[in-house]
Amino acid sequence: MTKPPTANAREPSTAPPADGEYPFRYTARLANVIETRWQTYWDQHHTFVTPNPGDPGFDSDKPKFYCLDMFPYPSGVGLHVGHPLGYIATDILCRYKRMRGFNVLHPMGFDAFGLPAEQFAVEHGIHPRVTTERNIANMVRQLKAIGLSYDWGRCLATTDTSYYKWTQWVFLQLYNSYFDSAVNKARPISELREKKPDAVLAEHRLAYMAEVPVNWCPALGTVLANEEVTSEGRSERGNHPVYKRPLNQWMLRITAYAERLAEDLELVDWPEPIKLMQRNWIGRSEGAMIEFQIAPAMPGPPAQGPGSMKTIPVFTTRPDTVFGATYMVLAPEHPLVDQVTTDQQRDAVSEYVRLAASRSDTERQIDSRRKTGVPTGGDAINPATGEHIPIWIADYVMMGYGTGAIMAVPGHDQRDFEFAKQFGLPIIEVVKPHGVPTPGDSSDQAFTGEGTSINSANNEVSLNGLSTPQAKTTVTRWLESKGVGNAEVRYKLRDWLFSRQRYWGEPFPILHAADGRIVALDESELPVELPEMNDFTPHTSDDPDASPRPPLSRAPDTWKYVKRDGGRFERELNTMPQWAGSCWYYLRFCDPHNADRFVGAEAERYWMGERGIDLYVGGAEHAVLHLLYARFWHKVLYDLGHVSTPEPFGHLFNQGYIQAYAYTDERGIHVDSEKVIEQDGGYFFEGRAVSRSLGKMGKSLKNAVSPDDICEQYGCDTLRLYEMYMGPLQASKPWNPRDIIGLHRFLQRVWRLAVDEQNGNPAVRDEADPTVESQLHRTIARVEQDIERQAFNTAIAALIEFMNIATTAGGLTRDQLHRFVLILAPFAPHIAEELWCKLGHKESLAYEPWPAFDQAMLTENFIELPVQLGGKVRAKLTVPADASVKQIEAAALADAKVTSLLAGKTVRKVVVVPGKIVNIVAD
RNA sequence: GCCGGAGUGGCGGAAUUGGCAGACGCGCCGGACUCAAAAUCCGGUGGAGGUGAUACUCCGUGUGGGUUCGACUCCCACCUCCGGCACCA
Repeated sequence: MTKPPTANAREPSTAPPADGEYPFRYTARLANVIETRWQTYWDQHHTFVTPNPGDPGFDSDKPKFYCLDMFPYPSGVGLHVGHPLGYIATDILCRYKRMRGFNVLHPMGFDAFGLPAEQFAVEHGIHPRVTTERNIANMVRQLKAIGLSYDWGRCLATTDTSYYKWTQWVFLQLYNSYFDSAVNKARPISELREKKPDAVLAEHRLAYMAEVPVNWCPALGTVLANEEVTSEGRSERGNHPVYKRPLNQWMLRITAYAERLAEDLELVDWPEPIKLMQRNWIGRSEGAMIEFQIAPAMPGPPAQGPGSMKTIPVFTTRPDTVFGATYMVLAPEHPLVDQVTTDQQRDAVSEYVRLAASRSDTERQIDSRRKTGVPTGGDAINPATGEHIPIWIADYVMMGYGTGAIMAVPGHDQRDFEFAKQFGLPIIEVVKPHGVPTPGDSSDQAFTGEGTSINSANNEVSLNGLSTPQAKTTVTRWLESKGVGNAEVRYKLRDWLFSRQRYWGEPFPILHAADGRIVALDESELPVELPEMNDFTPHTSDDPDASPRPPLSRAPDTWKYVKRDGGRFERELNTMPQWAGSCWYYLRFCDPHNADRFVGAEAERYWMGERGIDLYVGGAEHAVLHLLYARFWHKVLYDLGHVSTPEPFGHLFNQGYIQAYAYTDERGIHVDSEKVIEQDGGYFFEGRAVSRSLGKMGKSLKNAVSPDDICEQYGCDTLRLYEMYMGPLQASKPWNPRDIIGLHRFLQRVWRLAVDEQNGNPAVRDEADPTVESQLHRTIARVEQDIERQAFNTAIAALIEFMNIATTAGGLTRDQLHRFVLILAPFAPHIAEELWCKLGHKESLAYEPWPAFDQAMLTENFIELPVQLGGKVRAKLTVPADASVKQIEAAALADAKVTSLLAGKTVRKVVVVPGKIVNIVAD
């Protein structure tokens, strides 16, 4: 990528800004001068360049702190004030950690492949690389203007050839590995090679090509991952219709890792709701596989030979209800449908299959409650009861989960129940709820809970009287002994569809031979660079059956075809999805310029430490997509010995959104918020009334606010403070420009307290005020505590409170100002550096030790205790801080106000909580 | 439908373990400075009653119950908003 531009440093003017009688007042103008000065200083002095182990200046005695922001997509419109919310928070933490003596790794980069740049290229004929680089340069400028202390020397973009070379390398690792279920980890495919023929290898590789039903979006001209399709069956990007159709595509075998991805969530410190979302997505369920024999079509001898005994395996989480299975259902796409269908039913069945195939997922969703289906005419044999049960096909059974077939237990499954009611199929009760004997006659509900088995016995096994868990194990053991079933764990998670029909993505390091063989490139042949092209148009269409033609099919032949060993090979024409680059960028940050390895081993070991990244901050929208994919890649790399931790993100923190008012006109179309005016309690856009709502800030709601404007109006220190002061980092909160002024005033007061507004010289007093001194200790303690628990809003409140006290007391001594400037610095680094400089320091304060506080200064000699009578505060008591419970009780009962209120009453109980409260119960 | 998260003044929010609800900021009201305004500084500000101003009283953390000497905080039921999943066998 482009190197970050050298600071846009207009030379700060040496003359003070003229502002009437206060030439040195902290105004937006002065703030901007100070900010530019220090941003330039940090750049020129490489203040935040972080040495790696082995580099000069690296101190191995310091503990490490790897703090990462989810990197942004370099959009053409640049940042809005919602983006830097998390960045400012991590910046505060990093600045604080540096002062606490940590080696801080705090990098930033860009997730720069993806659709918008490509679409822009299609519309304007500008190469995506050009717009991407331009957008990155602009966003780097914006980020620097907020004073974020990134090590810009480590900046990378996923579109850099030197980066995606290694993305391709990771892909080769996946391609050249298989999952060894015996040891539950990935191993090199070469270890399997001795035992298996080539064709079989493909079935084991972690990256493989397969003809699978995929989500095909003709309007985007590409396929999409399950995760990129909404529940309405439309594309998450652009909201276009998506169709299921079989296509030969690249897949990653993430399902092999389902168990570890779920279990290892135990190892990480993440918000519980996010862990839960991942667990739900992986969707582990315990149950059993049960084989149902297909009953012979003709009466007579059951089997014509050993091979004709066909069975249909089903997966169930309730094997204990097998005695209640009164029919079976196959998904319409099930391969055995043909075989079980009788001649009488053949027409009806093929008609239904045709209908089901033509219905898009969208349609299937809309009337998801109404059950449809047809009998195949065939029967299966319930292995528990030995009875013949009819086999139906219905679209409420999905081919993609389990085996695509179910045993239907209408007595204890709501869907089966509804289906049975509709088609008059028998319903047998085999589980009784605990306690009351079947409350009423549950005529519209199946009992799906746990209870006691009934009506469940044959000659060999009886579940009657057993509780559901006992019944499950008993019946599973019996099925196993008969060889018709076994306990099994299934996951909802599907393999990851990994190819896209786009130009602006990583090319696969893969060749196709004329005979269909797949050949992976050697590591030494990387990178496979994107070919130069002028036309990036994907082949889009309204026709769901149109075949995909990726843009790379129009690449020059010199790129497309490769000669090798006398044969002609065609390059893979699909590209990788946008998720690929973000799956491992945090590793590259550890060692971004390494030309020989994806990351140097020593750098990886040091920065990723024992639990991986120490703090990873980003939005909750990546809960299942990015975070799951990245964990999967990381585990593969871990298994192959390339990284040293089982999990990449030891500690995750989700910041909330910044919301903003959005306005819609009478047609419901969003109008530009900036042009809306408030009048007489209503809101108007170009004279027309519009209605107001609150929504996530962004382009789509036309309510974005640029940080550039706020920096210009108040300075970026004010912006930083405001964003942190709005509320807790994890909460979503509305952007309210009216409130910003408060933080600007605070900085103005800080400045005025420390600097003579007439001549710009430091203004300090000689004698320390004892109240101010103890308050300063208290403030240091509070700020420290609040930063550690990421409560930046209350940390700033503590700073403001101190400032108010110091102002009232008439100022600070030089020594007090020193300490105050240091604790202010993480939040408002520019003004802090300027004041530090004015106090006579020649160097940046970035690595100054954090000021200490004296615990003794925090405790008062006397404290005021509230006295409650019957739970209401009626009096205040001043007692020595170390007073005993007895002394406090005596003092409370002796209090004049208390005795007068207690007159005529009997004291029943006195609760004394030292340091907190006294509560007297009397009647 | 299921699973999460959240509901506190006019607004954003605070209350770290069950212990003085409303810190801090905005806004608003009053005052100082000013010819005047802006900026700045000082004071007030949950609601209702009450007083000459004090004092004082009652109500108050979405709703209704409960546990407790004491509940914004814990438990049960419900309402609203936000996010996720959705025929997953």
